[in-house]
Amino acid sequence: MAPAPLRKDAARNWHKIVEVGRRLADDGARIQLNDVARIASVGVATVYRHFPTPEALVETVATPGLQSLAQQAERALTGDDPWTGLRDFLHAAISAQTTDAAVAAVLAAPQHVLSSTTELMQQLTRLFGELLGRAQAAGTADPALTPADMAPLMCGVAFAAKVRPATGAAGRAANARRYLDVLLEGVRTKG
Amino acid sequence: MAPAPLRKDAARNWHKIVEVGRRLADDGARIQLNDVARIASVGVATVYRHFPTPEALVETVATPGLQSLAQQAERALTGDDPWTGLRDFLHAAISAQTTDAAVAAVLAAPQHVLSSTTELMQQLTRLFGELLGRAQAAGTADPALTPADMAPLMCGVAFAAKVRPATGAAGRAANARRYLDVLLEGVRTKG
Amino acid sequence: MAPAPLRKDAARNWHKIVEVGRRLADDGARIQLNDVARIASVGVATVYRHFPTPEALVETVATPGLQSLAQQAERALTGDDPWTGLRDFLHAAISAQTTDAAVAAVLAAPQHVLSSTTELMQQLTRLFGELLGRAQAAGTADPALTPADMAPLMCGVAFAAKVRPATGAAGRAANARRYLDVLLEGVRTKG
Amino acid sequence: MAPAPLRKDAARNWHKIVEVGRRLADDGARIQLNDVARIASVGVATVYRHFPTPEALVETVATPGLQSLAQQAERALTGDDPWTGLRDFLHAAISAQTTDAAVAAVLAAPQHVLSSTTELMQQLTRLFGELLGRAQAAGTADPALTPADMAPLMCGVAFAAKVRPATGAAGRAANARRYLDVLLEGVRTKG
DNA sequence: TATGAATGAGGATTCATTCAT
DNA sequence: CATGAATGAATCCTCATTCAT
Repeated sequence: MAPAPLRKDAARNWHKIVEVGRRLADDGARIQLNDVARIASVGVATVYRHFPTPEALVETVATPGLQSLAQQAERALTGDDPWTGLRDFLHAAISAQTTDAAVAAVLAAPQHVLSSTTELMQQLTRLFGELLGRAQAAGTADPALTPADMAPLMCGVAFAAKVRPATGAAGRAANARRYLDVLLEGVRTKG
Repeated sequence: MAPAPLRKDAARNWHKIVEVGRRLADDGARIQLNDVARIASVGVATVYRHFPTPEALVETVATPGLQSLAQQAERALTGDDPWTGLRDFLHAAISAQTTDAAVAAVLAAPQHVLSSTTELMQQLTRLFGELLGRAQAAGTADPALTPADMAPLMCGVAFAAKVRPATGAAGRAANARRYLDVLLEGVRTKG
Repeated sequence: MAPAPLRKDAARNWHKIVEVGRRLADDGARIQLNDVARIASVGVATVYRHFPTPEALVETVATPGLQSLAQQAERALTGDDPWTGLRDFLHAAISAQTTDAAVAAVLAAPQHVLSSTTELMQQLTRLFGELLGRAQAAGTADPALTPADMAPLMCGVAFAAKVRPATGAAGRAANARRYLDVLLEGVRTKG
Repeated sequence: MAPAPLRKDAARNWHKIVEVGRRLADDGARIQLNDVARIASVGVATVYRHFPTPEALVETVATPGLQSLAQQAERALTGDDPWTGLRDFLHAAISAQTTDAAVAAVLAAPQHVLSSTTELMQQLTRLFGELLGRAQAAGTADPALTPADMAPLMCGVAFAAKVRPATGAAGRAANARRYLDVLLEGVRTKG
C-alpha cells in the first residue's frame, strides 16, 4: 500500500494515481493507464514509471484490502470455535470482493506481477488452509476440500452475485451473502 | 444452430464461420470478427453480414449447447425424484459450461443480442425454476432460493473452476463437479 | 426518361429504380447504388446493369426535368418580347433546380456519362444562347455575357439559395427567386 | 491561425499539418486526415489530436483568409463612399474564395466546429450587414436584401465560376469577377 | 435476366508505449 | 523526476463492385 520511499512530490503523485486507480477499478472497467494519468492530472510517463502495467496498479490498489483480509484471518485463527472462525472469515472475504473490485480481480488472477502481491496471496492461501484445516480437524468441514479450493470458491460466489441481476450495490452484496450461506451449508459437515 | 434458409454457398460460409467461432470461443479469448474471417478464409464483410457483432456469433455458437441443456431439463422434469432431477440437470449445466465456453459466456451475459437467445434463456430460466420448485415442494431444496438464482450460481461454480489452477480440461471439469457437489450439499435440505 | 425497349419485367425494375433514385437524389445525399437496390427491392446487379454508375442514374433521373426545361426554352423563343422570354425561362431554370436536385447536379457537373445527357445539355446551352442573343440584340441584356455563362450563373443562384439558411423547401425556393431577380436586374441593360 | 501555445516541436508539427491541409484543401478534394498525416510525415494520432475532424483542419486553414477579409471589411467601412466600400469588399470576398478553397468551404458551411470560426463568421456577417446597410441608407443598394443574403450570394458567385469551364486559375478568377460585376449591377439601385 | 452473397481494399479512429523537452 | 506530445500498429467497419447461383 505504501510506496517505496519517495521524494515528497513523487509520493504525492503516487497517491493521486492510486486514488484514481481505485475509483476506476471500482467501475469494473478495464483500467487504462492513459485515463488514469489524465484524471489524476499527471503525465502518462509518471504513471508508467510507478506502475509499468495496469495489473501493477490494480494489485497496488487491492493491497490494503488483501492485507486487512489477512489480518482478519489471523484474528479468526485465535478464536475458540473453528467453524465460526472459518465462516466469519469467508463472509469477510466476500464482503471485500463486493466492496473492492480490485480485490476481486487479484483473487481471481492466475498470477501476479508484484512480488509483494504474490507473497500476500501465498500468505492468504496459507491462512485459508489453516482455517479450513482447523474446521476439518474439528469435524465440521468437508474433508474433501483443500486450501487451494477456498479462494476459487470465494471468487465463484462473488461472480455469481455479479451475474445475478440486482438493484444497486446493496442488493448485489445481499445476494453474495445469501449465496455464501448456501455454499457454507454445503461445506459444513452435518452431525 | 441452423442458419435461416440460405443459398448453398452462403450456408457453407455460415458453417465455416460458426465453426471457427466455436474454436476461438473455446480459447476463451475475446472473439474478433476480423480474425474469424481470416481463419475461415472468408471476406470480413461476409462475417459481418452473418454476425453483426461478436456477441451474435458467440450466441449462435452457444445455441446448440443451450438447446441441449433445455432438452435435458425437460427430461429431468419427467423423472420421479425431484432432487435427482435437479441434481443431474445442474451437473449437465456445469458440464456444458466447462465444455463450451460460449455457453458459459451467454449464461453469464446480462443481456443478449439475438431474440432467439433471449427466448432460449427465458425458457431455460423457466425450466430451472420448475426443477427447483419441484424439489422445494418435496422439501428437499432450500426454500430461500429463487429460479433467478440458479443460473448465476451455475456461473459461479464454473467461474470458480476456471480460477482454480488445474492441469488440463479434465482436471478443471473434475474441480467443477466437486464444487457443484459442495454447493448441492448446501442447497439440499437435510432431513 | 424512357428506357430502351425492355422486357416487361425489366421495364418495371427500371422504373422502380429510377423512382427510388429520384427520392434519394431529392435528399441531396450522395446516391449509393446499393441503397437504391435495397429500397427498390431489387438485386444490386440489376441496378448496376441499368445504371453502371451513380451519375448514370442521376442523369436519368434529371432527364425529364431537363427536357421540360428545353421545351420551355423553345416556347420562350416564340414569344414577342426577348427580355420576357429570357426572364421567364431563367425563372423556370431556377425552379427546376430547386425542385429537382438531380437537375441541379447535372447542370453543375463538368461532364456527363450518358451521351443523351450530353446532347440534351448542348441543346440547352444552345437555347440559352439564343434567348440571351435575342435579348442582347434587342439591347436589353448585358452584351458581355456569353451563352456559356448562363448555366453556371443559374447554378450559382441555386447554390446561393442552398447556402442561405431557410425554413422549408418553400423558403428556399423564395430565396432562390429573390436572388435570381437581383441577378436579372444586373443582366438587364438599363435604358 | 496561430495554434494555442505549444511546445516547440508540437508547434512545428501543427504548422506542417496546417500547411499540408492548405495544399490538399486547394485541390478542392475532401480532406482525409490520414493523407494529411502521411504527407506531413507525422503520426496519424498527431493529426487527430490537433484536429479531431477534417472540418476543424479546414476551418483552421481558412482562418487567416477570413480574418483578412474581416479587416478589409472594417477598412471599407471607414471610406467615404458606401457603394465603393461595399463593391470593393465583395470583390475581396470573391477573390478570397477563388484563391483559398478553405475559405469558400467555410463560408458555405451551414455550421462550424471551432467556436473561433463561429465567432469569426458572426463578425463577418455583421460587417457584411453594416456595409450593406450603409449603401442601402445612401439609396445605392437594393433595400430588399438583408445582411444574411450577402455571404450566400458570394458563395453563389464563386460556385458559378467553379461550374463554368475555364482555363487555369486566372481564367476562373476572371469569370468570378465578371459574375460579381453582373450581380453588383443588380444590387445597385439606379438613380 | 435477376438475384444477393461475397469480396477485400480502404477509411476512420484508438491506444499502449516511447521519447524529446 | 515530471511532462505530455508523438507514434503507428492495430482494430473496427463500410462500400463499390463482382460473380456464382
